[in-house]
Amino acid sequence: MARIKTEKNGSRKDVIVSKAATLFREKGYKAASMRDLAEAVGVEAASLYNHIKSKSELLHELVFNVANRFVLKMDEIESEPISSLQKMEKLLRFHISEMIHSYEEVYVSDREWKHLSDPYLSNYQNQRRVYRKRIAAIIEEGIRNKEIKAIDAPTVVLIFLHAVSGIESWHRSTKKISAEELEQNMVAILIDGLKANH
Amino acid sequence: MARIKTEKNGSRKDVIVSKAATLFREKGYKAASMRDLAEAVGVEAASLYNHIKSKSELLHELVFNVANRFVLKMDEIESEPISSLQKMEKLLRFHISEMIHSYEEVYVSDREWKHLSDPYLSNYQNQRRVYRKRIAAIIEEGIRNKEIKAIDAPTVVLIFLHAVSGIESWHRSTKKISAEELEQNMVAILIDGLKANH
DNA sequence: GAAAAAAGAACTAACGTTTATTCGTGCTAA
DNA sequence: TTAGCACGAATAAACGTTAGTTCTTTTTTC
Repeated sequence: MARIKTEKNGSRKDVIVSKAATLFREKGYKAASMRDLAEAVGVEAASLYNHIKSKSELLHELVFNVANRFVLKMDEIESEPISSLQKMEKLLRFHISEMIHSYEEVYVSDREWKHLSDPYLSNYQNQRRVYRKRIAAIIEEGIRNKEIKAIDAPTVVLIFLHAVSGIESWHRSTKKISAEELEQNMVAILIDGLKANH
Repeated sequence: MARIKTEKNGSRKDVIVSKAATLFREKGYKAASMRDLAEAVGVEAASLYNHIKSKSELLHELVFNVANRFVLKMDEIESEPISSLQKMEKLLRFHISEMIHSYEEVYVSDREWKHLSDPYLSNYQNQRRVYRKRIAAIIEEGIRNKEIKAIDAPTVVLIFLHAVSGIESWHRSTKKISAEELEQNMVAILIDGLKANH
């Protein structure tokens, strides 16, 4: 009857949520069973329910943790007295950093949110829509200031967000360049692609 | 006992595969049940098995149809006597076009291939790796010719492929720009981001 | 062209698994 | 000693798939 080993200052629930992130990334939310998770945690499936309410709770815990971090950073960046292009670069670097260092959770949030159930689902979809609009607003400001070339802002948002999620491939690849190089390369391509031709 | 209505020159299996693409996109492969599919087709679940061997057959049919189209196009582009940057643009436009016009299948292939079972799984992973290397080779040639700025080729590949898959958001959005505008915008950002600064 | 035979495609019913989750019991750390 | 936690056993629901049968269309035969 071995107990779940916790990190210091971490609850047993945290351990479960963290292992769930890994599992959901590997197999997808639906394909990952509570028995799989139990095995990963080192315990019987039934025991998990001493710490969590349900499988779906695991998912929306993951998803909203991530979402909140992004919204918080957006608040911060918006209020800084820097140019639109600089804001975009800062945001991009944050997304990249999150994708590198909190890979599992961010990836799962991005791919598996469809399996949230209401009211969490519509709540999340709203947050997402608002977040994208805020990015688009920064871009549009940059276009008005002639810093950014005149292109459709929602399209830029779409490219940005999805390009970053490509870091998944970097994680999986065997011959990785360093995280710093990766960030630098992505910034080079994407931010340069935005700049107005003077 | 209403039969499955086929398009002219199409088998009943084709109808099923097509509906499966839509369903797999909406709910994911695992979450989409054969009973869901049967309902979409207008028939009982058991009846599907007069036309297909298994659920997994549907997935690998979809995935390899798409994969073959991409490999074929790559063969074509590679052998053309044009610059590396032009090859990249042509490839990008093809990916965009596929994502716009064969949305369901391409999207499903991209997101759900993990649920393939061996030997299809490893087969597909191989094809994917080779395909990416071929793109990287074009980019590296462009770098040697000073057409493309000196950046890590695999990173470019990753950005390209994932940026294109962002067209998913375009499909879902209510206030869409036209397909032509979308293509033009994506080319503007991505190809411009590649160009060496002269 | 009508009747008979074969093939195709639908149905209902059921199968064995796997799923998430609950319950009651007893171990074990504080 | 008490609260927390892990356990085995059991639950109902959902899953992909098979079996056997019936209806419908196509093909063959006269």
